[in-house]
Amino acid sequence: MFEPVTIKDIAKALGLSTSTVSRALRDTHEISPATKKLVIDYANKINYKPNPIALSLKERRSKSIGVVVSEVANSYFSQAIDGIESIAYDKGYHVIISQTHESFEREVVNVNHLASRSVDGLLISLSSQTKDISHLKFLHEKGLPIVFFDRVADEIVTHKVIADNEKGAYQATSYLIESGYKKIAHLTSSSYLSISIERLSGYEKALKDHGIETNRDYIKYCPHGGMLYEETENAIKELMALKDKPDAIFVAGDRLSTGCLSVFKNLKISVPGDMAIAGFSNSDVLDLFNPSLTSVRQPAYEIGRLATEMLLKLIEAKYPVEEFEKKVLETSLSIR
Amino acid sequence: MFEPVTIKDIAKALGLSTSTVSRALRDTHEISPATKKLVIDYANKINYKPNPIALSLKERRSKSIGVVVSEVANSYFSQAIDGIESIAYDKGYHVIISQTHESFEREVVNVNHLASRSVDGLLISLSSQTKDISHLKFLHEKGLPIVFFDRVADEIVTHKVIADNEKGAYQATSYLIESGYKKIAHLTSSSYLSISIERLSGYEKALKDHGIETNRDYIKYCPHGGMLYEETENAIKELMALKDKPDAIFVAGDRLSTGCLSVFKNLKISVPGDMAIAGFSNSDVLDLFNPSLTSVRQPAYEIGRLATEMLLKLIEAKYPVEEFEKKVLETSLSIR
DNA sequence: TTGTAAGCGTTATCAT
DNA sequence: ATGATAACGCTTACAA
Repeated sequence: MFEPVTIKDIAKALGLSTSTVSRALRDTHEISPATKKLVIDYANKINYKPNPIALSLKERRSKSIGVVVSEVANSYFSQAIDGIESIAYDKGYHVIISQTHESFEREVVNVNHLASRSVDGLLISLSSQTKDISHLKFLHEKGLPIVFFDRVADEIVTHKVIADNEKGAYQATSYLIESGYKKIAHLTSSSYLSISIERLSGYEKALKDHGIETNRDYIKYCPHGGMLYEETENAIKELMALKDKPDAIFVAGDRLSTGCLSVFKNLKISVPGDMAIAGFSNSDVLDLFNPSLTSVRQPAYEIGRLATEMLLKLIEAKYPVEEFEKKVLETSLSIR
Repeated sequence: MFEPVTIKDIAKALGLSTSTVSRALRDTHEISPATKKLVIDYANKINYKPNPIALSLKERRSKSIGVVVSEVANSYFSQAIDGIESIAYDKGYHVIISQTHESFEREVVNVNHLASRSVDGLLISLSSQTKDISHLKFLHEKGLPIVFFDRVADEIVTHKVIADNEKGAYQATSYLIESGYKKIAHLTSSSYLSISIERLSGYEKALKDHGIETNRDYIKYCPHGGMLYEETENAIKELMALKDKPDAIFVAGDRLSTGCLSVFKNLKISVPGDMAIAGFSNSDVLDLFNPSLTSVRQPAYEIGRLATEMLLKLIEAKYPVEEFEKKVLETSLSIR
């Protein structure tokens, strides 16, 4: 049904060779203005469009980048993707999206699928279940440009873009403390995720700086990062069942924050009142109403843009890159 | 840096021809079990992966679909993309995302970019500024499989998947009326969008069925669909400036609903109280708190899945498809 | 200035 | 059962 116009068609129609046509189209100086015009005009007339796949095969690049995130339907990631797309669009790259749904297996499959030579580079935020990153290491060593954002792997030496998670966590926790709460729990996702570690560290630092001792019982992990309602509910039930019940909670993730509010609602725990909450969240709607949650907002759009700029720089680098950056962007605390 | 393994490498290493290797790998029956095993084992050993680009060139298909939406960072679309990805992933298709930001020019560029033979099919929700669809018509006539979702073009005969916008609008408007409001305004996006027309129709029908006359002054358009704060604000200011001020408002879009709430907040118009609101919105956070908005929720994930299934059916159809469907999925009203 | 031919990685056709 | 060759659409030495 599709009968695409090729260079060959133009050549035949104009009685020229394909190479002449090719050169004329790309405006080489070693071609007579006459034929050049002839070719270009005819090409426009029949609406010739070069076949990007043939080009890719020849030039061994696809002009597309792969993006691996846990969930698209998550305000943080959708904002980041918006940023990624904005840069990619300007530079003529396609953005291929894939989701891990926080599953390690799925991450491996997606990464390999993208990498089998169909993308020029990879932008990835690790799944919450990922601790082994040999699938990425392998590809990275083979030369696939990779840039991490959000959830990074220190083991792989490349560009990384993250928010200042430690500082954001510090501010949120401090805010709770300074609002009069003293028994502050911490709800976080998987323990090996870089963001969890950074946020935990900020939380602990804030406690320490305010002379509060860390209580191990107050720290609860939800390895599925809020994807499983049960998991979040159990964590919260455990907290509420403690003899020395916390009076506030610092939540370390977007999904987890809404999950947490949702659990509180179902358990009829009033917020604030029974329990104050501060947590990471990038929902614009939440920011608009913010009935109960003090939120740490990440510059997701900017993170996406920056990561993409770095990736394209790696992809288009003529020589092997030696210096890698880890960019840390500021978060902001949204208080009501 | 990347030095990919090819069939040629295997052939050379094993002293076979490329055709034999190719056949052995794809398990043709006309090949000796011995060489078959030899080839497959060696291929696994050196981790051979077929080059999808070479395959695409040969088979004239890329195993990827293009998705065109106005904004990724929008709960409706991100949920739809989640659904799209879920089906595409299962069928081994890549999903290439592009955004129009409600701009017609950008839609044309994106569509053409995707279509120049690099995607096997297109999933599109029109931009709010699109009234001329010749760019799509052209490609569709050339044979590119296209499936519309959400914002469709009746002019093009193909599969379409939408929510029951008219019914959703009818229910929301009726809900306002039955809650005691009588002067119900309607805030909508661009007048030529299919969803606008359908929702307006539901709104008018509800008024009529409840014996209320339609007031032209009560219908306000925001062609940018809530993307421009000013535009939304002006529309609302105009409504508030009417001698016979409305007491409720039915909002026809996701972005517009939050935009509207945001304007009310800034103008210190209390909701409900000064003004009741019901509107289309797919934000899960909004659904969680829903402080003031009664929302019409669309089955975005399902719409995405269904549209993708239909598109893949078109793509993989052996014979030209004659019968096209327009699937209409139910919305649900979320009341607080 | 233009044409010829080889090559990107794969598969299909036609030998052998 | 296996190999040689052409082809998919394009670019680029190398010739002319």
